[in-house]
Amino acid sequence: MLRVRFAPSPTGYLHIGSARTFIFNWLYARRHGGTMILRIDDTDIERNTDQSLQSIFDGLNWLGLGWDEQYRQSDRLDLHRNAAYQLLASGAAYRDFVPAGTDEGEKSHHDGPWLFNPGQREISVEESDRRAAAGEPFVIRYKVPRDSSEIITFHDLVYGPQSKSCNDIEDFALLRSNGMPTYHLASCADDADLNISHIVRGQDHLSNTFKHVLIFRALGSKIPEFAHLPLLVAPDGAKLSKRKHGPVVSVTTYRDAGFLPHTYVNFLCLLGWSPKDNREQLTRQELVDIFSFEGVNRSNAVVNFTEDNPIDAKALWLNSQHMRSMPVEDLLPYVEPVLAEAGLAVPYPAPWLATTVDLLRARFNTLLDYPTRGRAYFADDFPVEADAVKNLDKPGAREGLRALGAKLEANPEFTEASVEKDLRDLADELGVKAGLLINGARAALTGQPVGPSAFHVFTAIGRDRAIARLKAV
RNA sequence: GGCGCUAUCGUCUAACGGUUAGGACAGAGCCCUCUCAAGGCUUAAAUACGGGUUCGAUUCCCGUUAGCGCUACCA
Repeated sequence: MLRVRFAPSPTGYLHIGSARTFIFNWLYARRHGGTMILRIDDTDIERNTDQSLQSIFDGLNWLGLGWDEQYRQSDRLDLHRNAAYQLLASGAAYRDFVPAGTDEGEKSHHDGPWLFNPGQREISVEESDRRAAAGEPFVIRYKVPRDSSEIITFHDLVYGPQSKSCNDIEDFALLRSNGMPTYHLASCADDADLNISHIVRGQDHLSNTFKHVLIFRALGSKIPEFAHLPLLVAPDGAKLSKRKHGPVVSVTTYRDAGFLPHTYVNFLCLLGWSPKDNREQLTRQELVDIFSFEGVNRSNAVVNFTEDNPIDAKALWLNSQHMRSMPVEDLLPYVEPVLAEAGLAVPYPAPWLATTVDLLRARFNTLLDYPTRGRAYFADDFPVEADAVKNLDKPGAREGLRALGAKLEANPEFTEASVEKDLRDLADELGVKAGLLINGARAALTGQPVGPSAFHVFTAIGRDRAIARLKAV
């Protein structure tokens, strides 16, 4: 049974790279009928916050992909501690009584890695037990083999065969002196206990995997498959960091910018993975059907953003593509709440919203465009842009538009065709170009110099409102 | 410093020894047109560098350089 997990630690908001890791895990699980597990890795009690936990759930819920099982590491501390003591008992680990932060060998970092605190590995079991019983603080470390220069190997589904000498692996900590497990221990103990079959995570864990192989081995557990993902980096090439790059790396930035959740999923998939057939816009089902680690590349991907524009241009384009191509009835549930939040009501009964959204979406890029650029369709109070005023100020424009208002009022028919005929007839009568009235009408009806074909605007605004706006110029 | 990973247009990427190095976004131009978009067409833009291997390297090997990651009782 294929089982994968996404294991965020609640120390900040859900960031874009984490979101992608979640998505790739989810895709892989769905692709192969496996189980998707959400595990909150909250063993760092110093840095965890409830607010962060909430924002992770907010982000995940917004993506709308869901998961099958959920765990929290802090509920499973006994499991982790038992694992640590199992390793201690089997001789795979030992107590290190050197106080935190005073590791000897810190200074020897220049000529090589720090490997262990001298003398600690050799403390006898009896002495170790006695000092622990006496209350002396200690950390439990993995006793990495030192006698032979053993090579640890594993095969990564993305990066291929990996190997590292034990001479380059330090005696990493398993259990802190405060009794809390470290990430390495908790993660492996849980992965083993939860029968995780594939570990899919960021490439920043590639080097750590050797330690994990060591832990799984000492625990007597089956070693899972690994798939490491290239990192998402900032335009300057640096790892995306919450601290350095601010909220632009948060999932909520795209949500709040009016993106469809699926656009974001689609966009993130294209960062570090390719369907290899030049397709870019893909539905969720298409992604599930074709996702594989074969298509994941090995170099970091740059997320394009600047301080004044946190949104990657390609993501914006992708969003406009999705908005235009999805069934309009599927788009409405996303548009409606955005309108409501802006305090805008839908002015006409049922078919109208679908028709109007369909009219507008060809030139809109985000959901936020509906209440802003599309405000005139939903409300009578809307701003009149300077360039729209220019159209209205053209000689004869205002008079012509008022006359058009009267003419439309006198004609009970109000269709695109009838409005066009009335307008063109009037232009002839007045001896002005039809464009003067057409562009003027758009300006009068929407307050904007640009937008959909004017005659479509008339029917979308509706007879009464259109006439009123024309007469008011 | 040590270890690991990576290197194709500005960005995301395709080409798993033989292509005029392809696509997309962003840029420029043209067409369409009641405006603006959309759409169509065109254009500019890349194999980090140096050695090998080979009849032939973007592709395989080595080195250099650069970037990233790990090197915490963070994850």
